[in-house]
Amino acid sequence: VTDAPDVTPLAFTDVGGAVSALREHGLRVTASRRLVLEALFSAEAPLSAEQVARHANLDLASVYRNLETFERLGLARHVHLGHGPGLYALSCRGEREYLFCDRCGEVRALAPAELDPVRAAVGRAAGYEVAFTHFALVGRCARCSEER
Amino acid sequence: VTDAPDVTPLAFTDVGGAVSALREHGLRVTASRRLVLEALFSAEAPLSAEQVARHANLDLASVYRNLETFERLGLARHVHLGHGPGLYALSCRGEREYLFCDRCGEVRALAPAELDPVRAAVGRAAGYEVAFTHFALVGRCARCSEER
DNA sequence: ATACTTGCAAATGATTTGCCAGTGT
DNA sequence: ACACTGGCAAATCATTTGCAAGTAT
Repeated sequence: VTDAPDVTPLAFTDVGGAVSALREHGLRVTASRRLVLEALFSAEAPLSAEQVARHANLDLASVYRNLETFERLGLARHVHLGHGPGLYALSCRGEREYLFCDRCGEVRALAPAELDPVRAAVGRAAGYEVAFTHFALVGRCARCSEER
Repeated sequence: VTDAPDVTPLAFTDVGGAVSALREHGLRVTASRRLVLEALFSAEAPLSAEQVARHANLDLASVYRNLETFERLGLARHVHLGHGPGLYALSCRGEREYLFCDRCGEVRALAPAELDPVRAAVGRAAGYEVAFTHFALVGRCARCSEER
């Protein structure tokens, strides 16, 4: 109904690896695609399409198209932290699930395994098998929940 | 940074109660506000602003303004199930947190208490105090997770 | 040579804002 | 009366689409 979460995560660690994945899927390796990949690789936090476009001097529409392509291949993913644009990150860096503090704005990335107990708790509570890949977990970080 | 989750939940069970809350805050009781409240009361699932506007024959902008007012007062809340418009519901009906099956589209509403163990698990895993009020928990319902 | 990609412009969907006429209090 | 609201039009933000020109294969 929403996104299709059935993309097999690919193994790659650099632009070269991602480029191979493109080739293997019969897609073309263009300068723009390399630039988008480089922008994502050089960022330590997820980026908006806008940020990628600026960082790489590319047209926003092309960036969106490429990001979508990368998501289809399982090279990238996007999350929503709140309102505002989706944020894109490569799906090759262990960390894939996010916590967002709506008070101080902190974004924390966790390895999926760290939230396994949470997913299990949801299973027990509601019988759902959930993923925290599309929406961040929103609340207060430890520091902010102490105050007031 | 995003929404301010610090609105005290109000006690009300019908349009009259909500109207009193408006009065107590010095806000005016207008036909449109009543209509928006009625639309929300008569719905069993959360509604988009669009649906409220159609159901009540009101201008979409006014509906958004009123829904925002209601949210500020703690009368209503909105959730996002995925992409697409936010969905609004009164915050007076036990059920306040949502699970969304991205395969069959099922929306399940839970009383906050039912997700307490989940919140606790997030606390243990990451030290965050999260709420599932703004984003639904997204995944597969029991039925859909069995298949395939 | 051909099919896939790009940039640019314009369309779309969700939500917000300006403004003035209308109306609760 | 006066400040708060409503409708309408237009603006804004995020994202998508159409299309002709450009390029990877």
